[in-house]
Parts: sequence; C-alpha cells; structure tokens
Amino acid sequence: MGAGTLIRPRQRSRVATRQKADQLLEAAAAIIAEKGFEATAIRDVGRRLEVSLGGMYYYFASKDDLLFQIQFRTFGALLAEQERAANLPGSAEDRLRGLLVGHLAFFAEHPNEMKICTFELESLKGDFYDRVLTIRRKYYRLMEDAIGELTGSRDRRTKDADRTRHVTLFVFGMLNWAFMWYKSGKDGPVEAVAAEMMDLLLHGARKRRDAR
Amino acid sequence: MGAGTLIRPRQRSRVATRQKADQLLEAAAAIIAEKGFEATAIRDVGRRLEVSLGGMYYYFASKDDLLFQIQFRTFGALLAEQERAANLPGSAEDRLRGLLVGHLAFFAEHPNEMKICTFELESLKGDFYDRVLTIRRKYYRLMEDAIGELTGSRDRRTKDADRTRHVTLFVFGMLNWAFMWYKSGKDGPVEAVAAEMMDLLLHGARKRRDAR
DNA sequence: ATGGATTTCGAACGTTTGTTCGAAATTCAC
DNA sequence: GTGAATTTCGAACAAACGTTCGAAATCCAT
Repeated sequence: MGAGTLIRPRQRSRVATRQKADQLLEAAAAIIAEKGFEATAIRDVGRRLEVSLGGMYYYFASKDDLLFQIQFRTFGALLAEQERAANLPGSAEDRLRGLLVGHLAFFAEHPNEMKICTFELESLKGDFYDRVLTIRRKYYRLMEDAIGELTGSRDRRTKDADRTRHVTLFVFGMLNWAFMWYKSGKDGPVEAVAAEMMDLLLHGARKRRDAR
Repeated sequence: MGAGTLIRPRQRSRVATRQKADQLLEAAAAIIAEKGFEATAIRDVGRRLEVSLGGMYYYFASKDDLLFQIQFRTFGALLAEQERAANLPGSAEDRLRGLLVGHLAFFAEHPNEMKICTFELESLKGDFYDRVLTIRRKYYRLMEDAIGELTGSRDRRTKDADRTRHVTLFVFGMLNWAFMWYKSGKDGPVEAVAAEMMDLLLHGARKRRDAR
C-alpha cells in the first residue's frame, strides 16, 4: 500500500470501469459500422454486453457522446502512431511509404472504427464536430508534408502547392476507399498494397518492361 | 389530335406526374445528402414541395423505394453517359481521360445524388441492393477495361490482372473522394482535376523539371 | 356537364427511439 | 461488518417515425 493511495481514497478500480467503457465502445463500433449511426439503437449496444439501457447512461452522456468518443479516440490514436512514423529517420520516400503502411495497417486493425470515421463525421454536431475536425486537420497536414517532399513544393504559396494539395487528396481517396474492397486474403498484406500505391506515386501506372 | 391518342385514352398527362416524381426525388436527394438516409423523414421531403405525407405514398411505395430510385436512376444515367465516352475513337489514354472527366463532371452536376450513391449503398436491402449492385459492377468493368489498356493486362488470369484491379480501385478512391473537397471555385474546372489525375497515372507525382 | 379514373389529403396506428429518474444492488476502504 | 460512493437496473415518457386507409378533391376525354 504505497502512500499514493492515501491521496485519492475513492472507490472501485478506475481501470475496471474504463475497460467496460472500452468494451462498450468496441461493441458500439461494430454495430454502427454495420447499420449506420442513426439506425443503431443504444439499447442494442448495451444488450450485446448485457448492460441495461439505463446502465448505458452511466458510461455515456448521450448517443452523440458515444459517436464522438469512437471517432475522437480512434483518430487520436491514428494521429499519434503516424506522428511517430513521420519522425523516423530515412529518405522522404521511406517516410511516405511508412505513412501509407501505417494508415492501411491501422485501417486493417480497426475496420469498424475507421469506417465510422469515414462515414459518420457529419453526424457529429457542434463542439463534437469541431474537436474531431481539429485532429483530422493535423493528420491531413502530416500527410501533406510528406507528400510535399515528393512533389517538391517546400515553401507555401508556390504554384505547385495546389498540385501537392490535390495529390494529397488523391492519396487520401485511395487510402480511405480501401475499406470498400480490401481483404487481407485476396489482396495480400497491407505492406504490398502500400507498395503498389507508392509505385503509382513514383512512376505512374503505365505498363513498363524495365525493372523498377 | 394524332391517331395515337385513341389507343390509350387514359387520364392526365403522364409526363406531369413523372415530373412531379422527379422533383420529389431531387428534393429527397438534397435532404438525404445533407442528413443521411435514416435521419431523413419522408414527411420533410414532401413538405419541401408542399406534398402531404399521405401524398408521398402515391409516388413512392416506401421509403426504401425512394432511396432505390435515387441510386438506380443516378447510377444508370452515369453508366449510360460513360459507355458513350468509352466508345469514342481515340487512343487508350484519351479514352481514360474522357472517363475521368465524365465521372467528375457527373459528380459536379449531381453532387447530392452521387454522395448518396457513395454513402448509402448499404442502406439498400434485398432486391434493391442487388439491382443497384449490378449497375455498379458494369461501371466498374468499364473503368477497369480502360485502365487495363494503360497498365497493359490485356488477357485475364495474368499476374498483373491483380495490379490492374488495384489501380482501378485506387482510381475509384480518388474519384469518389472528390466530393469531400472539390469546389469548382477553389479547384478549377473538372477537366483540370482530371488532367492532374491522368498525369499521376502516367508519370507519377514526383517533382520533375522536364516538360511532360 | 358528366363520370370514372387519377391525385391529394388528413387522421390514425403501432413501433421504436433517446433520455430521465429514483430506487436497488454492488463495491471497497476502513 | 459498516457506510458512503459507485454501479446497475427497470419503468416510464414524450417525440418521431413509416405506413395504412378511406374519403375528398381534381382532372380530362367524351
């Protein structure tokens, strides 16, 4: 019994409640990813873990809060992981490749949550929407910086800043569309898909006979 | 007073009802695109054109039917337009460029309907889902064929049939993600965006000093 | 003008939903 | 074991929804 416990002699292991909330968030993500946010009943989420309807309101302030927490936590975790990847040593090409792999890997590990982030952003209202958008913007800049090193627009206000912007949006399109088709069995590991994407960015998609 | 009117002397100009149905579909698309299908009340769609709730059920068999008609008509029209574009004479490069322009132009002209096609496919059930999927598959093949000419996998079962598949899915990702950011004022005409996309497919996105 | 078909409406029904609330059950430091 | 804080529950509520239905209004060829 360290002295630390004396400072906050409250009740119940806080971790246990946090874990239960996490389980509920995971179950909610599975249902929302399948049926959509509006079509998902908060009752059904609780039922999956045998929590009563009233009990759900001990863990979440509202249905909107549930959706917010899914998106905020998910995108926050993705941003944190990718910031690490962006700061790894290596060439610009290596960094971008790492980001592509990281994004797809995160997608493959949390398909429900990421599908929700893609589909249900606009279901968030007011402050919830703003806070998620802030993270998304940070993440966008992270990716745009890495792509800018490739397209070669170091300084802003250049004419090809617009080109970098569009290429970045193209890349996000490719990445975020992956949940519509990616199956690890059919399409191979995410590293292979990322490599194909990188190849497109480096050399285009035309038939070529030469190596590389 | 042509003789043709004698054959079907029914009532009311059929065109008028068809037009009203089209107006309702357009209004529905605007609301569904903004709030999502589940969150959209069939009452509100009618209210926008001063049609009572009961009146809506004269034009549409159910709420699901409404969503189906939006997607079926929209994607059907897109497919028809693009089949024309795919059969125009010209090089493989020209054909693909035409398809990219056509897709983006259709997107820019019918943003609400296309957003619904992208977001609410899985809200369709049973036969509705199947019929829309059939059109989508035709459209996918159309695009994959054009891209295959570029990547160079003429025959099936080749190893780079997989590559063509992935490149096609990358392209669809770029195209379908456009509604998240494209504004004609900020991003220029769709032809310019299509040209940037084509440039990426032909040469990649790396900085290059040489022309082309 | 008439009559049969088309079009429109208003009211009602049964479900389902998010949320609230107070009481019961449970937990844990002492 | 005791007691206060935490956790869980069940019931209830008002609002909103899709759908049905029969009657009213409208239309148009004759």
